[in-house]
Amino acid sequence: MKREAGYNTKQKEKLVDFLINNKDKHTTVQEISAYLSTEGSPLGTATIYRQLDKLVESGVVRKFVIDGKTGACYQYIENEHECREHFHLKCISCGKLIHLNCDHLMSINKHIEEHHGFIIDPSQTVFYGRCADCSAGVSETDEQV
Amino acid sequence: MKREAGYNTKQKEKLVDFLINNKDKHTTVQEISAYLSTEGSPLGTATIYRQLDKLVESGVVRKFVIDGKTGACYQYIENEHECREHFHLKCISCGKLIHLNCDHLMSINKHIEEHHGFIIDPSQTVFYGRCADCSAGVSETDEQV
DNA sequence: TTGCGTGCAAAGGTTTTGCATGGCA
DNA sequence: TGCCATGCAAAACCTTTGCACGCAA
Repeated sequence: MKREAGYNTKQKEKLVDFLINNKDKHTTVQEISAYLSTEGSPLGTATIYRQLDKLVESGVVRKFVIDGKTGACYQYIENEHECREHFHLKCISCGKLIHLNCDHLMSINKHIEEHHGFIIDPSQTVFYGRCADCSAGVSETDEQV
Repeated sequence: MKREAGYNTKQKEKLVDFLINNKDKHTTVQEISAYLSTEGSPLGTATIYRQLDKLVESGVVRKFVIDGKTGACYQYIENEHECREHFHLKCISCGKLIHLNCDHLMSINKHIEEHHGFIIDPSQTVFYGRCADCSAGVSETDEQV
């Protein structure tokens, strides 16, 4: 895996550049599209999706589906090895994505596999909740469920 | 919370019946629609979505967004209180939903809150991976995502 | 009677696909 | 030159919304 697929085109380069420059947060396809347009190197939607698919498949980019109606979110993964081995916390209030490197947490992985026969895929698992900032000040949207 | 909303209609009853009868697995809107049609009590798509929304809001049903292209999955939650206090494991291969009651796991909740200032919402968090059956036998259909 | 629930159809938005053209190797 | 990548537009999908009518309370 991690096949550095196909050709290198200017468009692809621009796309990856953008993703890297925004690796601290996730982006949507329309954000990418909008940015590249104003950048002077517009990229067809179809192409964006196609490239994104490849990047996700090769592990360079991660795809998040928050609620299914906002559209998927993509985020560049700096170190695919690291990110493959830790979990992510996503704040349902501000949308911030937190990379959680923590041995303690990783032990749950082992625990579940050994005690429950279930193999967790950290790359697909995201913990949803509220980050320190949001749980401190705000209370809004307080959904009870 | 848990407002037993509005009127009771035959359609709603049929829908909930179906969900309860399939509480061991998730179902999609089109599965629901297809079933109710063959059942003799077809229900308009719009209505299904509307009812489902209410059920999700009242906590009776849980909504899962697996990959954003298959459509959302819904599943009846038998005991909302219990389900509020434990995590769920969802097999990305067979779709099985596993309720995980485990103190060890619950400790991660505390851990993350204390050490990372992040408050996890178990009712929204689902671990994705492969269940014992699927990780054992199958080598699957090369799905990436 | 009141107003929520339902149906149908249309709209909205995201993602995919087809086909011809252009560019990397 | 061969093949992948790109563009554009159309299609496919899922989900939501508007409006009129029916039914529960």
